[in-house]
Amino acid sequence: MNAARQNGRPSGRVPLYRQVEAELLRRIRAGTLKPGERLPTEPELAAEWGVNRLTIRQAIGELARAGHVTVRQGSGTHVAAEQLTVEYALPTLASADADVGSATAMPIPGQEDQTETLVEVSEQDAFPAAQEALGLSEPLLRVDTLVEAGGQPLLMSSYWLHAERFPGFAGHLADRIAPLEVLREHYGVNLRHAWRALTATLASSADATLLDIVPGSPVMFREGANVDEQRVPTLYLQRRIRGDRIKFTMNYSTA
Amino acid sequence: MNAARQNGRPSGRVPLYRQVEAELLRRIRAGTLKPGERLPTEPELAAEWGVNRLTIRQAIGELARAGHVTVRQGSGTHVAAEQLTVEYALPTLASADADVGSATAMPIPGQEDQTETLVEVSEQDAFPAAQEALGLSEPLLRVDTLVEAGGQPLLMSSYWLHAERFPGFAGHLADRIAPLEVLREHYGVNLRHAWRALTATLASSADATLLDIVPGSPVMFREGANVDEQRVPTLYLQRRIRGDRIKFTMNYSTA
DNA sequence: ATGAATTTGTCCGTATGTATA
DNA sequence: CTATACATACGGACAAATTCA
Repeated sequence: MNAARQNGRPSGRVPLYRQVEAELLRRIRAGTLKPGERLPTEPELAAEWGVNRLTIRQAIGELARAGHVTVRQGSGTHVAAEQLTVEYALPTLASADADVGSATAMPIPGQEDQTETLVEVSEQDAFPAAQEALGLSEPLLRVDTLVEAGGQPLLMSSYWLHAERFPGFAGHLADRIAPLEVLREHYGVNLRHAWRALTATLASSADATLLDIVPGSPVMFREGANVDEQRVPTLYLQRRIRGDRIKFTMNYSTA
Repeated sequence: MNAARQNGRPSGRVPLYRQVEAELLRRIRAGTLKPGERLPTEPELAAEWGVNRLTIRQAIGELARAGHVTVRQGSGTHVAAEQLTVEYALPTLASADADVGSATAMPIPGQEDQTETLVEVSEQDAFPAAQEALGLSEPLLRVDTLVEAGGQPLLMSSYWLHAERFPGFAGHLADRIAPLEVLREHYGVNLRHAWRALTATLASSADATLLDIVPGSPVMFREGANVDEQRVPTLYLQRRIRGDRIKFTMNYSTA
């Protein structure tokens, strides 16, 4: 029983787990704990500070959500690798085609080793947001993809469209995933942006599994719709972008 | 000791606190728990499910970070009020002055009841990000402001500049807060955008206090720098925008 | 390939502090 | 001032995933 703290509350105003969190973050930033290095185990850290393991877990949980460490059961807790912040340079900001995280083939320009893989094609359930955006009450075809770079997920993308209007759409996905290209090449339909929205949310359990992050991690949530030549809403899409890996940047300096 | 679950692991594959979280969210979405309504206390919920209070707290913690409920010590846990998501319409996307969350006087166009108040003017500590952006190693003047609308915080803004270059700067803030206007009117310096960056992060304790949210809530983090006519970096700024209240939207439909 | 050891994940019980009504 | 309700913290136990001999 340390005189400096008792059950229920420490002497100071800052909770113990916040103190531990701050100290660990200090060690990471100072390089005492290097990227990739494994932290001491939770019982060891608990012994070092003379606190309960749960207190350590609270501190590490915060660090994990913020992306400073990665925690894996059975393996341990490691300092997160140097986050190569992918700079997304907006070419001019003037063209609607080149907006933030466009639905075109190259989600992140300049990142050459990126791959986009098909995760799932489904049609089962109602999805209100998509149905509202497309003005339809019927079930829609849903396509989920995952974009990775450097061996790690960058973002997950989902889009919805009316399957009956584009028969055999799913079959064309073997060649190319990008919906705009499939629609143009196989159906002669050219889509353009209707609207896009961007906000910050937290990763759900499902998001976290796919993106290989902890549930509750910050993600940029981007959604939007595209219309065809007759201005009929045809494509609704969502994108969840790892906040710890991607930073959109706009440079005006050289202009 | 329920046969359906034992210490350490429930019978199913989904953790207890996830089940509780999902069920509470279901009640909120179904309207069984209405916005503003108070949830049963943690011990009551624990008794209802026959689980430990810690399990309830884990579930509620996730809901709080996601913005579905607000938790206040001594008061209770309430279903979050209907979040009037302030849509930030980007006028054209063409002009650099009208970019996302610009540093001008009206952070959120069309939101008339918004107020920007001065929180603090300080100079004490070193701030590496600002010093690097401005290419200075000296202490900088820091100005913190808070933008509110509908009686609730929308975003917090901080900017840094070299105090010695602009003597008496802090004194001018009584009239107007926006740095670009103060610099133009009192020093004849016209700044323009050098760069802007945008990503998603989690609210720190300090952020959370000011923004009236739970630490760990999602925020859009925006930073950038402005340069003067000689292209000298003069102003560095950060902005933390509540993800639960603000959604940036871009409309191309009528163009 | 197998099994043991290691490490994190989940859950229970209890106690006390602090903010709010 | 008192009661209520959440915040923090301790201790113990077992499950599940990973690692490694």
